[in-house]
Amino acid sequence: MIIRLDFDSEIPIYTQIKDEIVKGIALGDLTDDDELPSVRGLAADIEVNMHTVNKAYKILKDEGYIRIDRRRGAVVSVNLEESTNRFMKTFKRDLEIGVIQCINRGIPKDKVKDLVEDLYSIYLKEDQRG
Amino acid sequence: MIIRLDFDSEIPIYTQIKDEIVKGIALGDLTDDDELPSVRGLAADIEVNMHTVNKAYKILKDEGYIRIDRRRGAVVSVNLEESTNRFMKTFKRDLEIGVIQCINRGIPKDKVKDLVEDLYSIYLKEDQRG
Amino acid sequence: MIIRLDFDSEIPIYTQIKDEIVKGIALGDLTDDDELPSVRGLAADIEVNMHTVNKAYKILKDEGYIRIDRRRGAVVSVNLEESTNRFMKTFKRDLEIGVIQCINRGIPKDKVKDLVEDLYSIYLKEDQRG
Amino acid sequence: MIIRLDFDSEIPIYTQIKDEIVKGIALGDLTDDDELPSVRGLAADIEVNMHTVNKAYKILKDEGYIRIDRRRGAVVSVNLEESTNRFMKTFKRDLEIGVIQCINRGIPKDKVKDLVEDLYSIYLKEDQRG
DNA sequence: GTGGTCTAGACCACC
DNA sequence: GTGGTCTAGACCACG
Repeated sequence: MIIRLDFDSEIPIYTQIKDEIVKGIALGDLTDDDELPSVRGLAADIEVNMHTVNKAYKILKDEGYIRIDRRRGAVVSVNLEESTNRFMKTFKRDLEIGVIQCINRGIPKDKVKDLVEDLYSIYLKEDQRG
Repeated sequence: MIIRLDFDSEIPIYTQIKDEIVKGIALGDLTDDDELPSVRGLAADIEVNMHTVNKAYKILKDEGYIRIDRRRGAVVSVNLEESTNRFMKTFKRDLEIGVIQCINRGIPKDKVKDLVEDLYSIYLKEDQRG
Repeated sequence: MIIRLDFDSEIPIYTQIKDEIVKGIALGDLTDDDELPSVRGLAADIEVNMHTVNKAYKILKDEGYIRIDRRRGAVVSVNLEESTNRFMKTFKRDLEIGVIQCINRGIPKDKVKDLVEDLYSIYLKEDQRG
Repeated sequence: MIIRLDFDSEIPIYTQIKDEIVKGIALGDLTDDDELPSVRGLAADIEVNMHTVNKAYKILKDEGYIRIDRRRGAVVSVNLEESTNRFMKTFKRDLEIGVIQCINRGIPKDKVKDLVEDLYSIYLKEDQRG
């Protein structure tokens, strides 16, 4: 599990950390019951402050990607039902804004659909297809 | 042209203003050579700080949606070629993160494509179709 | 609105801040659309670190007591439906543990009910009774 | 005597162990002069660190639920008078915070009293009623 | 001036 | 060793 960060990005570091772990789960690099590195360990590893990693983990917990086991630390435990409504609302809004700009720029809808297609083929694990 | 704002959103107000105007252009409510309201007027109208409207207009200018006419103020003038590369980069990245989360939540790719389809049918003006 | 803190308590300061504000809302000292003091202002006032107040506000937001208005800061906006299930679960568990200990100590159930009665008469606002 | 633990809970494991034993005493599953399992044995049984069980036993001793017998280990020996004042103080405070939140959520006082009633009927042993 | 982000470093509770 | 809490102080985005 490699976490790539762009310190020059406008995207907060804790968001990038969270996104990388979410990506790892999508790709199957991380599966249920896997232990994440400790907050301090990961912080040292990727050279950010402990609190930054902590914030990423807290969000992952709130969204239902991990749980904090008092003995083992952060453990992957995917349980997304509760947060899916909230997610869909922001996803739809973001997609709307994106598509509107695509339209204004003359980007055809098939181009966008192809992007979606490509992303699904990259990230969808074999055993999830149907 | 109605501008809807959510002051509790995590999205900056100036971004919301910009997005609403971009939406108006997509829908044809605003077309080339239309004058936008004055910075002060709009600010008073939607009850935000003048600087906030100013920032929205500045971004619209930078992205190629409007030009600033000394006498007429902000005038719609769509010229997006220059900013399209930049847009596509962030759009792809945002779409990637969104799709990854959809995958983790078991949302099928056809659902996402349908969302794209719906948005195109809502926002694509007749004369742009082909 | 006075916030009383006990720095020697085992209860985290941010929890105490949160509880005091929740109490203020119950008592009607704070009502919908009231503005809370700024994070920094309150922090200076009660002599704690900004981040500690910030954490209290974040929890109040997550629980549905306040919203963050980009123009006005933290604003009371009570919307508890979403978090009530979660609350009831921990309340029932805490009450269970408390009652069990009362039973072991020979405290009669009417004594506990009287405590509940007293608390309701202290904190329930007139207009909520029925 | 079954001890149920939730390793993902915000409640420390030693507290959970203590609470489960207190519950067993309330239910009459454990009565005066019963021997608790050895620290090592219980720790192995419920898969926690030996120190964690040790801490739970120490608190049970301090609160007057058990005594430590050199030969027999931890032995149930209920003697709660001394700790009841301390208990009542934290119980009242916890109940206060809980009730305040109930009030804010529109939960009627009879609902809370019913919860108390239910808990008493579940946990109060026949021979203690009066 | 507001909240949001990030760092550095400390202490504590828990396991 | 772990995560949780708290402080102090900095910079930035926003309004």
